[in-house]
Amino acid sequence: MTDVRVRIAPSPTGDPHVGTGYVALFNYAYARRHGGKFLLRIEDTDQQRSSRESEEAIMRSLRWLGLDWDEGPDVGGPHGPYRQSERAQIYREHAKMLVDKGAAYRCFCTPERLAELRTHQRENKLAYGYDGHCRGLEASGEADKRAAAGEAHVVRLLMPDEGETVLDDQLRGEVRLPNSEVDDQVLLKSDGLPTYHLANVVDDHLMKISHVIRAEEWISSAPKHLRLYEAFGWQAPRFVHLPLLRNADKNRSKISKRKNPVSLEYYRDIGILPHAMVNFLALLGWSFGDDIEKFTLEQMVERFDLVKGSVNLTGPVFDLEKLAWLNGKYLQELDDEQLADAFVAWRVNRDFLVKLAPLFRERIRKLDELMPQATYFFCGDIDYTQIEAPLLPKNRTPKETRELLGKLVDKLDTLRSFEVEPLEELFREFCEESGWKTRDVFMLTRLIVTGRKASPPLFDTIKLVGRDRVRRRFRLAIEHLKTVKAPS
RNA sequence: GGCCCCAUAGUCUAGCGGUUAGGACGUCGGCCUCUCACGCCGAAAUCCGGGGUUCAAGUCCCCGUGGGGUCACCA
Repeated sequence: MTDVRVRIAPSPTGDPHVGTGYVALFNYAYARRHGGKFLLRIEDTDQQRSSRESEEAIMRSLRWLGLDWDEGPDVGGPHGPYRQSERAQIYREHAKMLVDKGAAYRCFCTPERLAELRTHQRENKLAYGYDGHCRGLEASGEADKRAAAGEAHVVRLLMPDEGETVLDDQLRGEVRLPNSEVDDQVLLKSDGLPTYHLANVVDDHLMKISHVIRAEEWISSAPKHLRLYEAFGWQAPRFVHLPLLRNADKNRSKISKRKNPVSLEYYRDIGILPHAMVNFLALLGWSFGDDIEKFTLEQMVERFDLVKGSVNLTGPVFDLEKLAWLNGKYLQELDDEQLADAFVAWRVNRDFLVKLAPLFRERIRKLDELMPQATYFFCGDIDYTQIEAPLLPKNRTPKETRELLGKLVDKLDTLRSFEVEPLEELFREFCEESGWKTRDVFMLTRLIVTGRKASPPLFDTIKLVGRDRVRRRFRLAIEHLKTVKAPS
């Protein structure tokens, strides 16, 4: 067998996702089990959404989990750079190679035309996808002319219209996908940067990746990737598609922040220990055997493998209750000193108290008043059946309040920086848009975030409680409102 | 909707043709105990449906059904 080299390739476009941790864990375990290498590659080709903060947060979270990589943007390695934005030239050259070979072509269609195409296809219930409008432009020489004239264009993969592509998944066996379902994917965007499809194939090849272990959602685009390997004349790596983590809702949809906390930072913030998190993630789809559920990463590595039947393919529900139970097991085996250290590392520390100090200086007369007042900065979920006032402004129905809150959380999610000023601006703008009184929205928010009618300044409070817990509390409050009857 | 993936209790799973279908979370009951928690004991609860193959099917095959994913100049 060739040397095992696997990678986790997160896109730094948001919070460090539990799904990233999950896939990283299985990649890591596979690499370690087979004495191979585990790499981290940052897929930051979406200039609009990628950020350096997100990249750093992802690295921090993966390290927190103990999933160290052998090669990556920060540690270097023989196949760098490991950040795709720094490899733009490589992709451009490879895109050109494909065009020269006739495996790809330049496309000058405007976004407007593509939008029209889509509407037309939807309205007439036609198959979706690009219609190949620019396919003939290379042969006629028109593509050269228009490109030379500076006309904006992308590079598309020329996908066969007929036949099928066979994906030999290491866990699932042969998956046959009709080529007619796959359209001419954009490989190089008009900004000159590649899409995932091109970048991932080029990098996996150049970085000598032996096994692409990724989530199930990629199965349907695998033919594009396989076609690319073929067009380049490269040997494709083995593919392993892991199941998708699910929400605990009725439908079991793929895990999403609207329904379930997804940020690894959230779990760290509510005091989940990294070993417990890793252990729990491993339990989703994989089992240690011998009816043993609690094990270390090292023990997992000894037994882990990716062959048919070794991983369950049903999308597992991310069960917070079981996570909490497991975490409790880990906490129990700490001695007094270690447990004290855990408290300190978590939140009972000087750094956090320094942040608390300005909020409570004027609100306490004796030091002993701090803790009773500041409970909501330390706790996770709030029980809305036990709070000081109902979550219902005067003359508002539970239904309209729920809808309002739903819009508020969505808007909150668009906020890049969770700082006091932007928060206040966002809330005031929101009140303006919705027509609700600021006092109602602010009090509602205060009750949701703190469970109290009185708190330090709202936006300072929101900031310090943090995005993930705030979102979670809003979601719980919305759920709670479903059980509230309108006062008659 | 097309294509693809998946299917053991509410949840996570064991099972790899013959088992009283095992374990864990959660739930319920009991024990322990100053309370709570831990711990211990116990209970209820599962093979999606229908056809095959076979002496024998949760296990293999097919068809349904259900759920999910995907159909972007996002990954």
